[in-house]
Amino acid sequence: MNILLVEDEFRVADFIRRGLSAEGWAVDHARDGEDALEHAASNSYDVILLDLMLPGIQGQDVCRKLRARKSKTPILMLTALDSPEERVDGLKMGADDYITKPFDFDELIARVEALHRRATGYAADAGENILTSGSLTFDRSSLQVTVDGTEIELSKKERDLLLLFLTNTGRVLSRERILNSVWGLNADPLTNVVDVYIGRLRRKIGGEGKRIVTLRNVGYRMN
Amino acid sequence: MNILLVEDEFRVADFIRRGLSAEGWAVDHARDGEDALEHAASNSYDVILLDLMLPGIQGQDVCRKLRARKSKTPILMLTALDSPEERVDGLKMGADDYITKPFDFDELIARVEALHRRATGYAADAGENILTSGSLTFDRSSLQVTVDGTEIELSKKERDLLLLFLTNTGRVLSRERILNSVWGLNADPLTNVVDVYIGRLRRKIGGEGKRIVTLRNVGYRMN
DNA sequence: CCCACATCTCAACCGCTTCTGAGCCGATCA
DNA sequence: TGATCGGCTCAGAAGCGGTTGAGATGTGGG
Repeated sequence: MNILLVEDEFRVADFIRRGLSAEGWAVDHARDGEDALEHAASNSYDVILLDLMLPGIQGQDVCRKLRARKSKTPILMLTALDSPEERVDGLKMGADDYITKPFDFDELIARVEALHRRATGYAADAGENILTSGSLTFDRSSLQVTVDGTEIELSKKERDLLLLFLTNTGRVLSRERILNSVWGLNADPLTNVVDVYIGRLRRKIGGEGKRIVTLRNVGYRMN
Repeated sequence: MNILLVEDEFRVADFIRRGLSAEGWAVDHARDGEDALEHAASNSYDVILLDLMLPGIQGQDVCRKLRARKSKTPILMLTALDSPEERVDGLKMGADDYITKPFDFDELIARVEALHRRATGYAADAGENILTSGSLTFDRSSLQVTVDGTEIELSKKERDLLLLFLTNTGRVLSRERILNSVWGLNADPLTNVVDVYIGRLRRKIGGEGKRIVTLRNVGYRMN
């Protein structure tokens, strides 16, 4: 979860840095193109967030040089110019995605994480190591799950599913989201595995199915 | 919240349709380019989700023709080809954003909503996540509704309807407007579903029907 | 090679949601 | 006062969506 932020305007940089670090990212900050290239050379980042308008070396050049060095780190471009030509140029230089200023912070986070996910293919969250919901506990490091104090056995998929719910308690999750998160991006969209596994999980965690509620035509929610 | 989905593969289309509708979108589906152009000509959508690989007219052409007609509807391209050239072409043709298949469903939703927000210029999600009106509360993330502190059960349509009223409190909503927003653009205009569902909703949220007032020959209003 | 377990598909079942159509009631107006 | 129009409600039909069990397939250990 390391990110390199390349941005010359101090205020903007600080704003982004705070937001990212609140989301659990370790942020390195580079003020200009040269600085950025040095950082990138000596460290390994998960994502690079690159402003196009920079003093000295231009953002596009940074991008091209990184790619010339065979760096595969995903690059998200920040640009103030909302013309198709700018976007097109950036993508040609090897950026993976772009976002225009002024941007919605949620969107920025979403794109950063999407890039990271796409690159690593797996979503690791830095946070609490023991999740609970009512009388249910889930230890992320040992992967042990207990209900009312007694341990229960779950298969991998069942665990993944439970984990997804526990990190989204109170929120409604559509089947599509669940399928994407647990079974991956190219799962057969017509399958009903989700339903089947919800059933199995409910049986194992008890609570007469009240722990995970069905919202007809929408999805499921854990309380 | 109307969206036009242009996708030839039935399975994929169905998958996306379900997911979007779980998020509260009314989805119209077009199977090919011509179909898409017809739909777009006769209806007004908030967003168009356009697959590039289509039988007959190519996705890029659909895009270009829409723009030639001065349509300003935001277009999100769906492409299976992850090459920069493809993306670049799409953007040149006037698309506003792209996403590559296979895609992460969360990301799709995030982009659709980002486009919608950018186009309407108003932050639907950025603000409060809990809507209230008198002693009634509606939690947008858990979809729980309470009246005087006690939770009530609503079906999906009832919820969609309530949400529409809550985001338009004090404003008069015509039957046509309601039908379009909740039941989608090609709902039978002669139906009386709206009346029926207003009735059901009134019964469930209590208040002797004073919460939603009828304006004869005009429509309804929530206070 | 065999067995146990995990995963996934399929089909049957059940109930709820949704929608229709008809009849009712109250407003409005002649 | 009676006719008409708009809105409301009820009951019922249709079918979709969710659940479940049985079985096929895959996988890893002994």
